[in-house]
Amino acid sequence: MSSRAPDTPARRQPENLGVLLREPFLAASERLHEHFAEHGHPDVRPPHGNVFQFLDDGGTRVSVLAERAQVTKQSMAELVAHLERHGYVERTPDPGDRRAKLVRSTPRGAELYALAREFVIETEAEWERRLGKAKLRQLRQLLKELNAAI
Amino acid sequence: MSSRAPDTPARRQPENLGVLLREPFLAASERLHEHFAEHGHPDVRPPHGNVFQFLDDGGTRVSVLAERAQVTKQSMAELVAHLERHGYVERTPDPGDRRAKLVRSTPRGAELYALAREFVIETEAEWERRLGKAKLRQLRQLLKELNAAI
DNA sequence: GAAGAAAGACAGGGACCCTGTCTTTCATTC
DNA sequence: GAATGAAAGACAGGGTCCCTGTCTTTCTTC
Repeated sequence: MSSRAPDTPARRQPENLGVLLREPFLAASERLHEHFAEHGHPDVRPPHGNVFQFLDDGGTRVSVLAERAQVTKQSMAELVAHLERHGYVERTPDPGDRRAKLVRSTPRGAELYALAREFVIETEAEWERRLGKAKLRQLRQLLKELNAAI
Repeated sequence: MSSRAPDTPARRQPENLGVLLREPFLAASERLHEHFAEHGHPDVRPPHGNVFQFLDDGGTRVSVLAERAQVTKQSMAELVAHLERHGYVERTPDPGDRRAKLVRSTPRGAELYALAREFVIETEAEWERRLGKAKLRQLRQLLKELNAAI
């Protein structure tokens, strides 16, 4: 540690918007997956959110999931295969198209989804306790506007 | 596309704070690296920010960089090696400790850093034009408080 | 019926991160 | 001053996530 300069440029500006946006997101994501691991789902990792997030109730094709998640069919197929191996989704033939298979959530997948929902609600409640109700609402509103503006 | 339900749960709640935080960060990061690529630095990728961001003017050991960036020495060593191969940093023996080497930015590295600074300033200015000065200041303030609260 | 498009499977590779191990050098302690 | 443990970095190997390219099967369109 002896080589560390006490006041480098990078340390003097922690108000960089990028860092301010990334930090809470990463912290929350990490905690979510720790929460999963502690509740019997250690094999679900951040990229697998790209599957659950885009799954329709009626089942969804891998190619559609890939398009929604902005990754290639091959990458999405691998994520789906992993989740299938661990019992979170199942693939059934699409009755309307013999080329296709429909990816669908299993009960275990639904359980995970419920766990995630709970965690998100609890995390936002925690932030609200710390920041205050008005400020968190304001923050959410501003973030919505920023997202809309981009 | 025929299998897509028009109104899935995931689509009805784009006000999830995690998504609202992640989206603008990712967009800005992508654009930054496109900007790099367009200006002669196609070999600098997002994780390499973990090197520049923590580099002191006087040079910094790989082990210190690793600790600051929260990755292992091995991972950091690989990032540094890549940047060294492409001329952005150099490693010189630490005069005070023959085990150690000091990672230091080259002129090319400084050029990249300047490019990044410019881009960040321009991006924030763009956001200010779209949101308005008051709202962006408010957003930054709230994000600072959120970060401090975590 | 033939041609092109679309869904998914399979092969292979790159980037980034990890654990484990080794050598060299330093710091501490007897 | 020698021995021991810690620290810096190098090297080997592996896992995850993503990619490009190619192939077969099936559907759609003309």
